[in-house]
Amino acid sequence: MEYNFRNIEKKWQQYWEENKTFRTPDDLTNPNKCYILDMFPYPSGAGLHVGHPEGYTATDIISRYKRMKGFSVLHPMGWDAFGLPAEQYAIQTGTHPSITTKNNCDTFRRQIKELGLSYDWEREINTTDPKYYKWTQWIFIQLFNTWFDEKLRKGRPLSELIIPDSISKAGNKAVRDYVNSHRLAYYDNATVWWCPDCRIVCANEEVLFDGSHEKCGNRVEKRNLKQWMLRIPLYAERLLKGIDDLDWPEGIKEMQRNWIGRSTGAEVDFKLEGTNETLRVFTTRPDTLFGATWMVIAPEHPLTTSLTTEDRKTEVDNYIKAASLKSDLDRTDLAKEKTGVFTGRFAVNPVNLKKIPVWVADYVLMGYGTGAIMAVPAHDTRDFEFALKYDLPVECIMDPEVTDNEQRSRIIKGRECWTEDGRYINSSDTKTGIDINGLNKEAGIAKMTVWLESKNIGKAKVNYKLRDWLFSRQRYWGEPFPVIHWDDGEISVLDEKDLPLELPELEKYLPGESGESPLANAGDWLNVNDKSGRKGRRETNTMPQWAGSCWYYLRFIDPSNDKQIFDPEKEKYWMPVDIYIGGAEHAVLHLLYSRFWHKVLFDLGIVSTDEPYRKLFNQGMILAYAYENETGAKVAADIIEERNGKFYNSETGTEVKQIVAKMSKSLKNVVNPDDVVLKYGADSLRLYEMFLGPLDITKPWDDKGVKGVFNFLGRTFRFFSNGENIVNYDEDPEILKGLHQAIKKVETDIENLRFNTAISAMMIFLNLAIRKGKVTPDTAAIFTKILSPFAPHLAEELWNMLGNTKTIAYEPWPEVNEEFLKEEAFEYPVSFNGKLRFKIELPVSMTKDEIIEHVLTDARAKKWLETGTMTNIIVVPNRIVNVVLKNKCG
RNA sequence: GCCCGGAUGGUGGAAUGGUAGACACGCAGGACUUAAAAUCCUGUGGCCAUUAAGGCUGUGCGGGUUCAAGUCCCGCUCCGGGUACCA
Repeated sequence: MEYNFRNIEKKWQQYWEENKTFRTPDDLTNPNKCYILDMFPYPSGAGLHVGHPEGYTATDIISRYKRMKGFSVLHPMGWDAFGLPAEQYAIQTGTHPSITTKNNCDTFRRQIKELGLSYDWEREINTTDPKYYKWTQWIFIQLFNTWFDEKLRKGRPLSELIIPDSISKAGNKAVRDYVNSHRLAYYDNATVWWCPDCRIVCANEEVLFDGSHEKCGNRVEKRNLKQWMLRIPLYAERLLKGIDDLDWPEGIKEMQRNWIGRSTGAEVDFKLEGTNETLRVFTTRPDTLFGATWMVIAPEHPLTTSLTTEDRKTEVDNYIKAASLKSDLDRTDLAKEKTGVFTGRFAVNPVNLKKIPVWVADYVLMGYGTGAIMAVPAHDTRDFEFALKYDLPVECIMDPEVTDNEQRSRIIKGRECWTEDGRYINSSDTKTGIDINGLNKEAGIAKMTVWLESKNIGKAKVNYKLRDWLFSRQRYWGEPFPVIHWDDGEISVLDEKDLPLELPELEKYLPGESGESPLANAGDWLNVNDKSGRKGRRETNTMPQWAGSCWYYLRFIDPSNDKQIFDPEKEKYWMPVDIYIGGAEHAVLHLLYSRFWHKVLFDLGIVSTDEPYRKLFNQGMILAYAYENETGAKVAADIIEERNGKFYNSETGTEVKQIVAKMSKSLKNVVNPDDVVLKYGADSLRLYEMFLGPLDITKPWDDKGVKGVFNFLGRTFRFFSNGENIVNYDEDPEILKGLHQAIKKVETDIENLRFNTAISAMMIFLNLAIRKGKVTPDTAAIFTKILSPFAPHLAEELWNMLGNTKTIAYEPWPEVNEEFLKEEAFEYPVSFNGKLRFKIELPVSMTKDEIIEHVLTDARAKKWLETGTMTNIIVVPNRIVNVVLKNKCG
């Protein structure tokens, strides 16, 4: 019988749908639960990409396997459907983004269903559905009404915030400002990156290092706009600590740590000569204060203008202006060469009371630390560069730990920068009484910090790179903020009963050039009055795409609950997510934001776990072959001809080089899953995606490779569907051994997400079965079961042919019988001096001495024993024999 | 620059420190066929020998540890990802 995958796949997809086979169990009593989650996709107009099914197939295999193992499985799918493309399309064509979105979701759903993925479609969610974003808005309100208690290190309701008397006395506005300054979500002026092309603000994270917008590639610029911000840095410490216990890839954990960027050091106050002001700096190296020979203040620092002396004013003003303009034009040019000007002002170094000049330079950032630094050129490479350029003094205060005497001499003379450890020199002063000479870095930092604190001129301080999260976008197609700005300056959020605040219908979707959202044109929707007649205006910004994806895993637990965000009992049962699979591109932002929201919800008692995702796994990207000519120019894949393993441009006839590159329209190397399904079937696509290589690595798609797994499925079908091959008899011990080896391998490989080798184990068994020519019905049933998570359509069909009437999806996973795996003999590889010379089969029960005797008396050993004198013989039972010889000549 | 990965046949990739190249693709030869496709069988790292048995060599490069290294250690090269004046 031929393997008619089209009929088989259609038949079983229909069966699963009609029988609601993959509906999540309702009862919450099964102690074994498994929440298996994919990163839900943005449904783009281009449809599914072969990258999507990679992760989806992996989670599907785990889900199906866990069901067979008796677990209650939650395995849902949904759409992260807010986003720019649908809105851009609306601007161009006038089509409402909801229509575009719906069409795209329909395409994605159809494509995903055609892959036979076992999602519970009753739990499908869509972030653009008001029934869903009602709760996104609800979470925003929770953030708005929460403050962070530094002592308890947790978020608490604002009702528990104690207002100091001094604030209460100062009146309502002071109280309001005080409260607002504590909210996790706040509204304020922010200097933001603006993309003039997309007419949208971008988070720092969305701006690439070359100053371009990651979405469109155009240059961004700085603007000052009123924005919603979230105080994620308050959770920096918890977010950092939480990473340690997560079962996530080390690389991703490290990226999150780097992003949070914790650094310990001290803040130190420098008196500004001739003023009453002090200039506070943050440094990780308070121990190097004796080497501080000047200071640098950021151009945007509030003191910069006032501390500048009259005679330097013009130059400094020009510099500040140039710096702000320059950053608009090109951030990266700034990074290449440091510039700065002297302010004319001197500061007093607190350790030795020496006067040091204050410079302004844009390599010091206002957004980090205090916006001012002390420069220690001898022990900081950036300061050293600056010293060279402007001929500033370099004073070495540390005898470096180097063996090279010339280098040591250069460092001590201040001609080379040294940032590592050593012993302090020139680091004492009798006037101030501090002395750290002779200490090493660690002791020096400790002693200096204590001294600074005792003199009240500094204190230990921890800083984070993590900044407030810019949480608003000037767009239409996003969640509206449930916020009203009142005439008198009050900002209020809607009552829960008034949610969701739905998006109004608009005629035009184009945002204003000045950074106004299209919602500013929604007159009826926009303006509101309260009971006392006070006028208000709704927030016209919308939330960024991150908002909906920050918490969707929680809604899957109880997706149609319209009374609560979810039933807490269900949340307790299903959380945390047991395994979360998706692309590494979300390593930092989505996962960090999501963890942040989750921790806030945890603090408020809304969720029961501190972390949302227990185990995370990143699938590798799937690339494709592309072609380039000698000059490195790319040649579209559709005009390539292959002859004798070489590739030619069919239009010019010139030879081209095959390379591996990202799939892209311009290279014409995009693989469409629909085409693969049509030609080979969904089971083949699934199997190939898994067989391609380990899940986490980047690997190239090769159409030819699909044939390999297609052949396997075809052979499987032809063998097991042929009644002549399925015979009642005492099963062949070799078959039993092979079968149980396969069960064991497939099981451990699924548990460890090594699907490629699981598939090869099944191939090995099939090859054995075909060679033997027959198996028992039991063997056929077991093999069908272990195949079913991978190729579910084919497995259901074979299961049915074996006389079963119910789905295979909930059949118990076969048990490995170790009895069948026992070996009686082992073929020992015998090496002489590590080189394999021959093999000898010996019983596994044989003792070492017996093994040695058999090996040494073997006729084949003689030849090698003659080449030297035996000095040792290593026998590792059931592994290897190695004879060590000393060469006669040597 | 810094941080994380990675480098194994023509290709994708296997290999608890213990037989390198499992399993596939491709290729070559054969069977079936009027022919092709499909399917089935055999071979397939390189070099030497080929009448056979066999031998040498081989996991990016250079060292080291070990009876034994793709795997562990030290020093490089190249490729991919992240990050970027974070004081």
